Amino acid sequence: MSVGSQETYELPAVLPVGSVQDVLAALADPVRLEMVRRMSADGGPVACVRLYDGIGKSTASHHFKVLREAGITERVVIDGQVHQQLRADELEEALPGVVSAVVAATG
Amino acid sequence: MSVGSQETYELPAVLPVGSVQDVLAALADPVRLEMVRRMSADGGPVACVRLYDGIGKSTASHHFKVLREAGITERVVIDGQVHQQLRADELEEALPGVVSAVVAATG
DNA sequence: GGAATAGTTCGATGATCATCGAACTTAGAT
DNA sequence: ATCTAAGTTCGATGATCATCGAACTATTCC
Repeated sequence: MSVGSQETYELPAVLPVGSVQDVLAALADPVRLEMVRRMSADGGPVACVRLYDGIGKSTASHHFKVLREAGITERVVIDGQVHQQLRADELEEALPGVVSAVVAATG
Repeated sequence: MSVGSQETYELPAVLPVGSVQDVLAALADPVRLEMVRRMSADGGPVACVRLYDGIGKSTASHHFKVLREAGITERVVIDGQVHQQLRADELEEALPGVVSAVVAATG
């Protein structure tokens, strides 16, 4: 096992939460907003494949990257499987209420 | 005076506040976010020309339209001059906390 | 009425971006 | 070692969208 015997670990390069502008731009896409909703509902790391429907893997991977670069999510590896996790605490600290209000919105 | 002798009135077709998705898409553009920030800071109707810098009138008018169609703003005519006003109350009711958190964000 | 100012609409242009498929990588299973 | 499954990266394509200038509308001022 090339990463040692840990079963769960973050991948490096967790980026700082971006500007409101960056975060809004990331959430403006319906596919990404749905991903964030699912991560928020789960609360913990979610396997990639459970975060989208109806698009290809490469497209999904692109959206993960956008979310990560905005500092909204991070990658966590669990038993060799990549998961995505919402950085809820960091987001609340950097942009209080923004993501939580968006996720809570019904309309 | 073709509209009668009122000095202040809303233009017709005030649209309902759109979905979170619509609102996020509208706020994702830096020019529009700045417009919303200025309207929020003012609190009341703001003359069009005070809401932007560095872009042409036609571009600004396009952005006003996008904001209006998302239900974020409405047009108010004061003494024959068009103003834009943030629909803060309606936004809070439809999407509690979303716009206020975005505007309050410093980063 | 005519001139000037303020906003909107329209068409065209250029840039940005979501999407796909294919190739590559990594990890686990046989 | 081979096979398979999961993610990522890359290039290309198509659509969406911000921007501009010009033409049009409406309103105020002279």
